[in-house]
Amino acid sequence: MDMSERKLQILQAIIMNYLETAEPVGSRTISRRFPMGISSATIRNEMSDLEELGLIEQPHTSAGRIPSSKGYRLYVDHLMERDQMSQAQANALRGILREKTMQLDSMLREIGNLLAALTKYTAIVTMPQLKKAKLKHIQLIPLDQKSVILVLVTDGNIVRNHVIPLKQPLSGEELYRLSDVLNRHLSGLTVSEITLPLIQKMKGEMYIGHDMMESLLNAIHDTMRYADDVDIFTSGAANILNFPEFSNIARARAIMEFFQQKDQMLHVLGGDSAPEEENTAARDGKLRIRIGSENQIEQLRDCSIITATYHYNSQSIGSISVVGPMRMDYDKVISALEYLIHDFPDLFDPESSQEEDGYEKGREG
Amino acid sequence: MDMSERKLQILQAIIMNYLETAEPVGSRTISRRFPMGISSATIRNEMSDLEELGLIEQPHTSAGRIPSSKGYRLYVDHLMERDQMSQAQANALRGILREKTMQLDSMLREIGNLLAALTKYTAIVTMPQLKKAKLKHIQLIPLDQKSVILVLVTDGNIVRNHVIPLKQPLSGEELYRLSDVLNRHLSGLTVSEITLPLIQKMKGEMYIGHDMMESLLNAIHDTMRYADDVDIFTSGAANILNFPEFSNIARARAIMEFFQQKDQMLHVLGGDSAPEEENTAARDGKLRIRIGSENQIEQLRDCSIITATYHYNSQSIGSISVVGPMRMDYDKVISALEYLIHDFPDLFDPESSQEEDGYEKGREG
DNA sequence: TGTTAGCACTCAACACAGAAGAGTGCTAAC
DNA sequence: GTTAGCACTCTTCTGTGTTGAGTGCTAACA
Repeated sequence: MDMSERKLQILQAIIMNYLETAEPVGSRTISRRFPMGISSATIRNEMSDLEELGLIEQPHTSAGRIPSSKGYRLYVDHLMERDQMSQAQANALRGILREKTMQLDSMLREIGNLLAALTKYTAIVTMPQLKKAKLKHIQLIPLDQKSVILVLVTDGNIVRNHVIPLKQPLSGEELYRLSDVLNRHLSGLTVSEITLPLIQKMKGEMYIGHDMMESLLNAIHDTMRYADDVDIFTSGAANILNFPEFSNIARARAIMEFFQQKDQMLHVLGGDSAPEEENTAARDGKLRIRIGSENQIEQLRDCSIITATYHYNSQSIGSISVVGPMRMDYDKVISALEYLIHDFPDLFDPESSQEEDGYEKGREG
Repeated sequence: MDMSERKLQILQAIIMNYLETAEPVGSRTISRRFPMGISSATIRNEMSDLEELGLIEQPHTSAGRIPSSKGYRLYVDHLMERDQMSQAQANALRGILREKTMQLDSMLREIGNLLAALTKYTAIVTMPQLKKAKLKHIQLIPLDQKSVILVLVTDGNIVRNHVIPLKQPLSGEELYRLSDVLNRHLSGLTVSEITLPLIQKMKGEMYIGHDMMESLLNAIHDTMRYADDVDIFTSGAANILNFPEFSNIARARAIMEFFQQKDQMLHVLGGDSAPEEENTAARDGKLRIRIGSENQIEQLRDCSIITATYHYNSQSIGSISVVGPMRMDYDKVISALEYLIHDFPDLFDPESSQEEDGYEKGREG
C-alpha cells in the first residue's frame, strides 16, 4: 500500500482536528472542515488504509479515528507546519536574559518556569551535573567549631556547597591557605578526575597536622563523589491536569507520582537513549522527542516528552524537557525549545562551549 | 442544649468511623460498631442535637452524618486519643539525625520527605528566612572577570550564595581582604540590620578604588535585601490524590495548583494568624492546626493543615506543615510533628535557641 | 422523663431499556 | 477511482423503576 500525498493530507487533517478537540475524528468532519474535493466515503476508504498502516486507530467500532504514536511521529517528522514563535513568547524568554549575572542553576529554574507558563504543559529541568564540569574555584568557609563549608564553583558557573565535618577547629587563616592549595591542585579538573592518589599527593604541601589533614581531604573526596545526586526541578506539574486525557483520576495520579520520583525521571530524561530509539526519537540532533508508546515507562504511555540537552565542555550535563499529553501542540513546544537552543548556543551546542565565560556569551546575541 | 458525655461519645464514634471509611455514618452503624447500650433511635436523637450544634452535618436527607470543621476541631482539642508514635516511625525520623553535619536546608528537606512518607499526606516546608537570622560568616569567591559569588552563612547554618556583578576584575587576594572587612563589620547582624549607612561606613577601610567599592557594596546590599524570596519545598504532593475526597478531578487540580503557588502557600503557612483565629487554631502554642473551613483559602476548604514553626534566636524563621484531607489521621500527624518538636528542641522552642551551635545540640539528646 | 420500636418518607445509587446520533464498512452505481 | 446509500455497530443520553440506607416522627414503655 502506497503512502499517497492524499493520505498524508488526511492524516494531517485528523491530527490537527484531534489536537484541537481531543475527540475522535470522523470522515465527515474532515470532508467538511478540510475541503479537498473528495467525499467522506473516499476519506473513509483512505482512513481504513491509514489504520492498516498503524498511523491512526479506532477507540471502538463506531467512533472516529485518533492518531497513534506512529501517526504523531510521522506528523512531527514530516507534516507539521513550523511557524515562528510569537513575538510575545520570544520576549518572555528573552526576558530571562535581562538579569545579567545569574548562576546557571537559577537561570535554568527560570527557564523551566517560563516554559511551563508558555506551553501550559509541565517543564522538567535536570540541574547541571557537577561531576562532568570543570572546577574553577574551591573555597573552604568556616561554619562552626566542628565543620566547614566546601564551596565548589565550576566553569559552567555552577555553585554548590556542602558541609564537611572537622576533627578539630581550624582558623580562618588556615582555611584560606588550605583553599589556596586545593585550588592550585584541583582547579581545571572535573570532579570525577579528583582521585584519592591525587588527594594524597597534596598532603605534603599542607601546614596543619597530619591526620587532621588526612580526614579532611578524605571528607572532601567523599563529598565530591557523593555530592552529585542530581537535582530535578519541575514546574507546572498541575498544568497537565487541565487536559481531558487526565480527567481520569488514576491517570492523573500516575503522572503526578511520576513527577515525584526523581530516579525514574532521571532515567527517562537524562537517560541514554536505547539503541533502537536512535533513529526514531532523535531529531535534528538537538531535540529528542518521545511520543506515547515510545516511552518505556508505563505511566508515560499517554504522554509525549520533548527534551533539549545542554552541554558544557562538549559534555552533556543536564536537560530541559516539556512533558504533555500525546495530543500536545508539538509545534509550539518545539518552537519554544528551539528558540532556547538558538538563543543560548553555548549552552546547547556541544561544539561551541569550549571557551571561558561559557553561556554568558550566548545571552548577548 | 447541653453537651452530655454521651453526645461526645457519639461524636467521637462518628468521627472515628468516618476517618476510616470516608462514608457518611448512620445511627445503626454506630449502635452496632460502638456498643454503648443505647438503641439506634436514641443515637438518632442525639445526632439530631449534634447537628443542631454544628458539629456534624448531613450531605443529604437520607444519608448518614459526617463531621463538620467544628466537629473535627472539638475532636482534635478534646476527644482524640493520643498514642505514642510507633517505634518504626520514630526510628525513621531519628534516622535523619544520624548524618551529623548537615546544613539546615538539606535537613529540612529530609524532614519533609520523611513526613510525607510517614503520614502519606503532603509535607510542605518553608525554607529558613535569611532575613531574620544572624550572619555568621561572609565570603566573596571569584566567579569570572565580571562577577563574584557572595556566600552568606548564618548562625542557623543556613548557607546561601548569590552572584554579584563586578565593574572591574578583582584578584583573589583583594577578595579575601574584602571578605575580611565585611566579616568584621557585618557578622553578628541580621540581614535586615544591614543598612546603607552602615555599608557607607565601611568604605573607608577598603583598599580598592572608590567607585568600584561603591557599586560593589551597593550590590551586596541589594542582594541581601532581595535575596530572600523564601523557598518552599513540597514533598508527596501526589499522595493527596489517593484519597477519595480528591477523586473529583476539579478538586485534585485545585489542590495541585495550590501546591504550585508559592505566594499563596507562603501566605497560608508562614502567615501570621488572623486575630480571631488565635483561640481556635492554636494548640499548645507549638502546633497550629487549621481544619477545613478554618482555612481562608477556598482551595483548602476540604483540607486540614498542621504546622510547626521553627525558630532561631527566638525568631520564627520557617515552618513545617502537613496538608491532608479534612478527614486526616490527626493523631498520627500530630504525633509525628510533636516528635520532631521534642527531638529538635533548639529548632522549635523559641526559648532554647539562643546559644551558639543551635540546633546541633538537639540531635544529641 | 428518657428510651425504644415501628413506620412512613426521602433520596442517592444502581440497573435496565429505549432512543438518538455519530460513524463505519460494504455494495452498487457512476 | 469515486461516491451515494444503507445496514450495522456502539456509545451516550434519558427516563424509569427498584433497592437500600438512613432519617424523623409518633406512640408506647420503663
